[in-house]
Amino acid sequence: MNTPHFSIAAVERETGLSKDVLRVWERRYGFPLPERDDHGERSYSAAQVERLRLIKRLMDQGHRPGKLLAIPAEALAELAPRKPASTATADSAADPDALNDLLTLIRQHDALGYQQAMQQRLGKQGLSTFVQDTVAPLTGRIGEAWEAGQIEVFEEHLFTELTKRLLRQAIAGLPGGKLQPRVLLTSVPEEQHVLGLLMVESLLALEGAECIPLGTQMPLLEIVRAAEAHQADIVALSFSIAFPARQIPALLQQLRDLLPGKVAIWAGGAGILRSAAPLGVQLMPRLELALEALAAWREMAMAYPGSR
Amino acid sequence: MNTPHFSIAAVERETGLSKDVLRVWERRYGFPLPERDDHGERSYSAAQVERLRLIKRLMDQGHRPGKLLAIPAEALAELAPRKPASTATADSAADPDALNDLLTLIRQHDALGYQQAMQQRLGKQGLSTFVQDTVAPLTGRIGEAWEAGQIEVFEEHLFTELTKRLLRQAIAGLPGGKLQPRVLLTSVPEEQHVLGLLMVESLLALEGAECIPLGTQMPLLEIVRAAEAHQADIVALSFSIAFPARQIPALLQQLRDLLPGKVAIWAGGAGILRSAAPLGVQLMPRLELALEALAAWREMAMAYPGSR
DNA sequence: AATGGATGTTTGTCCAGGACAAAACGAAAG
DNA sequence: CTTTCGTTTTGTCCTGGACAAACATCCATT
Repeated sequence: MNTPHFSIAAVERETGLSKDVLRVWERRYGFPLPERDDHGERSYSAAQVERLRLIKRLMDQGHRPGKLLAIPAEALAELAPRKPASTATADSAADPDALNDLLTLIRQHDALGYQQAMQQRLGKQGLSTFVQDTVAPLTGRIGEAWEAGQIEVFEEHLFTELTKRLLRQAIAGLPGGKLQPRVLLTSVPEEQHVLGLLMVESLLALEGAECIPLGTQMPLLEIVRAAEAHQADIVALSFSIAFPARQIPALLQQLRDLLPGKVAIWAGGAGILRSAAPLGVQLMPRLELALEALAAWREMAMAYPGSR
Repeated sequence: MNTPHFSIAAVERETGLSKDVLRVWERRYGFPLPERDDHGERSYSAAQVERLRLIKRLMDQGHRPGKLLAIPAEALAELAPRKPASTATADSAADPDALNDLLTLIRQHDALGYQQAMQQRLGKQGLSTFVQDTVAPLTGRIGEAWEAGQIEVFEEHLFTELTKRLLRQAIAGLPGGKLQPRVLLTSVPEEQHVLGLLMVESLLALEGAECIPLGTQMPLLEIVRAAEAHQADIVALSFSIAFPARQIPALLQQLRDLLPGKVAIWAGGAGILRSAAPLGVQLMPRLELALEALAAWREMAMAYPGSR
């Protein structure tokens, strides 16, 4: 195992920092200052990549790059989160002990134990409560733990994968058919998190909506085609906290322009907290709001049956 | 619905063509030649985006950009695929009629009918045969249909999502536990296709391997950490046909350098057909090869029990 | 007629360094 | 304590040049 080096494209893959950003940081802050290979191209060391990963995580916690890049590598690890407010997931949880137990299973990479514990909770609580009181807060806790550096990326991936399977299995057990309204669930390109969509799908399907799950990363023009082909009443999009918030309003606006007015747009997920909604787009930062919106939609459909 | 315009970042999202490529094409071939907004930045029309999507699809079929960009927009639609060879999926399929029926259900957006038909086949064939004789060839057919322009992106997404659910449900029903070998299943960043991984997982789990599914898009350094944490014997990666083939050898080489030698690396999927394997990496372009490799691994583990 | 190698062309990615608007910040005023 | 208004920070976009790897083409040799 020799000391590996990374091209600028590889660093972009590993850290999620764009090539433009990597170059402009080097110009402005003098870090990272990679070696150059035979062709004069940047060649980053593993240590630099590691430090960049750490910087990226601290930025997601609200730190600013200008400060972080001035701090020597060793001092970085000790920085505390610097968030506007920890959006209060801890207190809203019904039983924090149970969540902690589940979190511990994840940290120990005990896939089997986690699956069994979750399956048991699902049986006890029923799907609706399970989603709202177990999966949603647990996802929040995982996010916090990741920000605090208490959890590895691959641990988070394993959690996501196992939880996805649970929810999909539960959804598969629900009665399908020709129901109303027809909800198209997906996310835009670059947004790969699907857990939120599955949670909404569970709740909506329980309430008798027909859900059309398209997975993640649909180009806007494809969303429009799909909505037409499936005669969707609602397009539901999910934005995770990791999604670049600055792009969201423009994206929603563009989609609103492309879709016929009678198709509603719902946007959810932790990513929309910091964004304003364009006209004709409903934001629902919390799961319950989707249920309220569903009730409201049905009332409206009752009152004006022709409008769809 | 006014005529929408797209920034260069939006076009990158919609088409998958990088900003660099879009700019260099404009410089070299004179297309696309977008308007400029108030700030002098590129602003692409919907028609240009549409033509770019078509060009991208034809490129995936083996056409070369230089030719495509010289062809007027109207003539583009009539181009035929220009492939080295249509890797013969049609003849290997046991019953092409059944596959055509399934394909038709997808084209009609009949999610319910598709699910029922697939569930029925799964019951009739058993998981192993179902994966190899139904899911794998069907996936191939979908890919061909997409290349031929006979299927929309969102239709392919719906197929993927529904099939994922089926396989995951089937896998969940298999006995888990402390088995051998331990196989870590994932894909590298930029590679988001997970169906191939699920197919392999089904087969390996049936044979009594312990599968650790980490979902897609793991940075290389995270794969290394996960392999260590889970004490994996094998790291299995999937590369779809859409993954840029030129990057694959370097990626595998880098991962080989990072991972301890006792951890095997298996790479599968249609994407590896055009690539050479670095030393210490096993390529398996077809599903059966994974089963053969598993048998070989077990034989070796028998012969040299200490090596792990 | 097939194989192999040399030569030329195509094509994606990288580079430097400049510019600018939107966001984040912080200080002053209500 | 909240709002307003300059100032700084920061990501993204720009131009135009360069080059190596991939690909195609052609010729010589078996």
